Amino acid sequence: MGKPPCCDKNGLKKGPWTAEEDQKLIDYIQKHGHGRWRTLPKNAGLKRCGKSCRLRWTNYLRPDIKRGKFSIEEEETIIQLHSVLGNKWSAIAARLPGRTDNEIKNYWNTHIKKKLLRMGIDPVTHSPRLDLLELSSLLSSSLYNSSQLNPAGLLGFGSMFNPSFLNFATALLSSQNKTLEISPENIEQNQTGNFQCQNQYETYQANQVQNPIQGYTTSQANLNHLSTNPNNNLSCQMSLPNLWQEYDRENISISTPKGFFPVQNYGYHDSINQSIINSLAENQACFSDQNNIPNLSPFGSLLSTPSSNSTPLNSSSTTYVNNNGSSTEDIERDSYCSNMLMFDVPNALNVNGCV
DNA sequence: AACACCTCCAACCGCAGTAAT
DNA sequence: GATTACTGCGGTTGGAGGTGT
Repeated sequence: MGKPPCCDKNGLKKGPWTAEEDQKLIDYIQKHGHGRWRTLPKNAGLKRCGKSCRLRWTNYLRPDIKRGKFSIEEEETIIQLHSVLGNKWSAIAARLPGRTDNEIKNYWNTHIKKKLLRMGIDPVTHSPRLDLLELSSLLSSSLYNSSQLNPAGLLGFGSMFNPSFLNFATALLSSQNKTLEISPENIEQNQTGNFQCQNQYETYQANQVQNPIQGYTTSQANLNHLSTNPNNNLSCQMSLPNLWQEYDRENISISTPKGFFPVQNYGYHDSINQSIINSLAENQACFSDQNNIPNLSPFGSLLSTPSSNSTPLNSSSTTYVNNNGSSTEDIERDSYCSNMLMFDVPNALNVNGCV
């Protein structure tokens, strides 16, 4: 049970701050520094509770706060960190100089979350929404074999009826089922081998085995380094939620440039991914990596830095996802994100609904 | 012009962790 | 060890402004 709110006392003002109040707070902090928030408002001549003052200072008045829209790089970083840390907004904010946890949280809830949902990605797990894949598979089974219909042209389902896509989806669903068949030996292996890292950050913490990611989170180690350095032990061991693999869509009915396709590892076994890879290979889907080696880096494809991303951030290659009247910038960002995940979900499927 | 609906974000609330007494 | 005070964090809310009809 927490403490009662500090604003219960009568006479304390609530609601939006006035310019005068802001100035009083700034003046006081410039003279005396911040801290001792309980007594600060009284000393500063403010009829506010300390909590309100602290919030106003940390979220708005602090001189090092960056204003304006989030850059694509910042958005990338947020998604990347969120996939590892979850809703640890303060931890995410610590990696984004000038941005507050509140700001990031708001931006996530109002922009990124919706965008991911639009693209068929579960914003909680950062993995493709398998309910949609399953639905597409079900629909395909009833429609694809019909000689009377051209399903790809129906309802805008496009690539979802492509055999390659369906094989991929099947493999993905199959791999999901495999996770239910984990043997105790495999579980034991998980704890000692490559799969000790689970999807959820909490699981890392719960793990009694000394876990490198704990050290990472407390020391604020360089996530980019961890996630992109193939020689890094942690990088190799981490089976993070997303294993984004480049997937050439030449065979897909809609002609698009090379894109990315999400594959979830679920933190269990590489062979699962291998089955997906094999399925893709069997369908003559080639990976666009120069060495034909699928990119299994947790973030390598989805959230790589511009220099390492095979699809330029400012690519104008895709606009087909957007149809909701977004601003020009949103369209550009959607296009960018579409390049990260060229998995177009028809609007006929309510992707905004809950999983 | 007026109204309804939607979006966004600053601010609030409740809880948890920790330091001080 | 128990209680109180303080601070930080994440979830939620309310209202201003924008958009559609």
